Amino acid sequence: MRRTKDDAEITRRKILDAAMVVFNQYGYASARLEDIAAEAGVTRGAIYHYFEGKPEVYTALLNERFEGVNNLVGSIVSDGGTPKEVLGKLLTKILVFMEENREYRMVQELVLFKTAYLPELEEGMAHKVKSTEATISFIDNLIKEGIQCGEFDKNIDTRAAAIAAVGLFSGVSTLWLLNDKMFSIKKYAESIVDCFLSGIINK
Amino acid sequence: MRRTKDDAEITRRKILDAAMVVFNQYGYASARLEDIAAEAGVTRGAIYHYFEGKPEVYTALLNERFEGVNNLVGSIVSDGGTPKEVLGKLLTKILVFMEENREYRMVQELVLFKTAYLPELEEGMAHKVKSTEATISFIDNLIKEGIQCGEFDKNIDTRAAAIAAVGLFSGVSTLWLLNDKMFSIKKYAESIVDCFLSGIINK
Amino acid sequence: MRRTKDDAEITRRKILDAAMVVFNQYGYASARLEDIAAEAGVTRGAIYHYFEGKPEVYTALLNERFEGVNNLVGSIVSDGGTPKEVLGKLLTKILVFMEENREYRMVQELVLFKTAYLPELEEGMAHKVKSTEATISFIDNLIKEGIQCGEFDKNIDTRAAAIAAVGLFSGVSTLWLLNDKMFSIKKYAESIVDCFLSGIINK
Amino acid sequence: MRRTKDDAEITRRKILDAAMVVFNQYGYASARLEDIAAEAGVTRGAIYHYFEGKPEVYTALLNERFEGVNNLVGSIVSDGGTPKEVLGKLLTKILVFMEENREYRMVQELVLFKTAYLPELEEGMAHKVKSTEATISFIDNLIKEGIQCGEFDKNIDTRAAAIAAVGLFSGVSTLWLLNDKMFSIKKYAESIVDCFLSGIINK
DNA sequence: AATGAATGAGCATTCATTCAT
DNA sequence: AATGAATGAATGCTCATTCAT
Repeated sequence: MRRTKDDAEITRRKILDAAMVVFNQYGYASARLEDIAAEAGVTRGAIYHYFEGKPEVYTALLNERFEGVNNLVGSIVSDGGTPKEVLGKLLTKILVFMEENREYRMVQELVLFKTAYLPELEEGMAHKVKSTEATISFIDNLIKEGIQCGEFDKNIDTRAAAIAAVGLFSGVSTLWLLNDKMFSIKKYAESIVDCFLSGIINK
Repeated sequence: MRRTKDDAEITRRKILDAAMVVFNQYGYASARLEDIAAEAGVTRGAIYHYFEGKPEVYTALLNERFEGVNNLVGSIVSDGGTPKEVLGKLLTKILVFMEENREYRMVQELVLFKTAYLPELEEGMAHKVKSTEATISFIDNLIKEGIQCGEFDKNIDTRAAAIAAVGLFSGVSTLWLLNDKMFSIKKYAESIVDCFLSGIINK
Repeated sequence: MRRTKDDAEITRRKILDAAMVVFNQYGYASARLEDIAAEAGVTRGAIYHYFEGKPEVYTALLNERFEGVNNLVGSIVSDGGTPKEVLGKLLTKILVFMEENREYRMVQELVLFKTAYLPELEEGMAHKVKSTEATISFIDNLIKEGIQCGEFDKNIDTRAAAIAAVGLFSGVSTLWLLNDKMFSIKKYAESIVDCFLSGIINK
Repeated sequence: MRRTKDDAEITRRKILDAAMVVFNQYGYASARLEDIAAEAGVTRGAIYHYFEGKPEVYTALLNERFEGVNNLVGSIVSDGGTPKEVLGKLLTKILVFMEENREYRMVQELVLFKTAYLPELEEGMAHKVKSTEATISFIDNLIKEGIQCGEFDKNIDTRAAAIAAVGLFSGVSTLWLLNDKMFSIKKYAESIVDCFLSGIINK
């Protein structure tokens, strides 16, 4: 039995890792704290020592596991480039990231397929709506910049295009997560994104 | 009190209508048969008289409520037209149908946001994967036809384009269902679909 | 397995009888629904079929088991007599009733010793305070009448005397319930009540 | 940080003070050691440093907080006087003490309303029964002395009178603690006690 | 056709308690 | 002296499901 602060951090991490596994196996609603505890090698009590309850375990898990992409997005944006380049890289690289990064793929599956609306998760849902809106706005602006520098066709409806971009991205992600044997994202990502970009470039 | 076959049919329908409401309110997992019964003005026993159990109520509901779109798709396809016309109509009209048809919108929300993976619904998930694959194949073929008749660019990867089409479609649907205040589908559908089509047309 | 309406009433009664036994054995807080169910020969589910939860079982039990005394009080009052007679009978007969009526004694013990303040029982506590106040008022009036008809000393503070009466009554009850071997109520009731009455009669 | 014996004593006291507050707020059964610790500004571990467990905290609290009345009783008895005087003073002064001494009132409420029978407190209950019996005997003797010196009526049943005295006392206390807005003890104590004493004095 | 009585398995949550540091 | 990590036992409550009527 270990009881130092470092061990505490290790235990917390073990619980979160276990939660990822168990939530993905049974879905959030059917996942039992008991199973998470067993998977983590601790008792249910330990979970309650670190988290308020089941919803909080879920929220903490999401917050942690989304850090990866957030960093990826940050670095792509700060890397710079023309609007078209940035938009293309953003869409392509995150799609590829999903296929290469097991952790990220699992959270996505958890969020998309293994979690349904539940009053106790309401808060998280609201957050998702807001962040989606923010993404659309961000891309809308990117396309506007692209029009100004002559990369994109000035006749397109920038908001519609932004919605199409985000929709395409999330739709394709979902399709692939639904059945990764249907196609390889790594292989198709560029073609798919090109298909979209060539629909808005200045011809 | 006499009970005719019609009465029985009415009760069955009342239960299904109630299920739609309750599943959408609480999500499949948290919805209680008790609530469905109350909403339908009957008791739990009646539900068991018409359905095997909760999963069967859900399945029956989906089967019935998807009939509308299936008919729409059928009529669009049988209406004929060039591949590009058919593809365009298909994507646009279903998007619009979703905004206009309350019932269809509710099933979509139920399926996308209010239902998560559950062993008892496994069968339905498998069905979804298969039907998605069928849709991709169908569009893949449509695009191939379009290339042959010179409507689409012969250099595009038809499968990638089909995936993009389905992904775009489902992604935009999801986006709108997530927050119908974010944008009006009726207004954007054509622009969005055009954005996609102009990415694959023969220039 | 019986499923008629009459059986339902029997089951409800069995649950309440069992609750009386189990609450008295472990105290309200420590009593387990499991034990009540076992004692009643049903499952926990059956309890929830009839009652909202543990507090409601308790409340229902009290309401039912206090009917006996309420009837006794009613009949004593309606029997009539001079104020002194009524007051004397009231105090004496209820004290005796407690020793003779096993059910009533058990509720009293339950309320006095086996139940402590709990937020979930708040409602019941408020009711107790009110009914105590009503009793004091009732006796206050009885004494006032007694003064008018010359039975009681006109110099006494009627409210103080009423409080003394109710206090004496409940205090002695409590004492006896605490240890029925300390004294026999049947034997002492009259002496004790006389001791009080001779303190307020008109000498 | 140096920790002297005084510091230790201070911590112990803080825990006991906190226990008084928390036990009165939630009742013994529902009071959490966690809450007591928080109220005392320490952690649960500290409580276990000073006490064996929850029952021992409770017992220690009672022992300490009853000292006040015990001293009062002692001084009244040693002050001397005729039996009637001593008995009258005893009853009156303790009633008044309850209204004036916040600490004493709180223990009484704790014992009477906030603590129910629990196996772990069995010991304390037995002690209460014994001490009640001792009090009755003490008063019984006091009354016997009063009869011998001609203060009390020689025809009364001394044990019944003693029981009435203790019952009256505890009943009135309980009544007041139940709702201190119902009446002021300070104001009524003498009338109430007089009412009792005039029932047994030698007329 | 429909009711409603009763079951029983399932589970999150609470907390007193232990103990290494 | 005091902390805080972790345990583990305990239990109220929910609900899908069964079935006699």
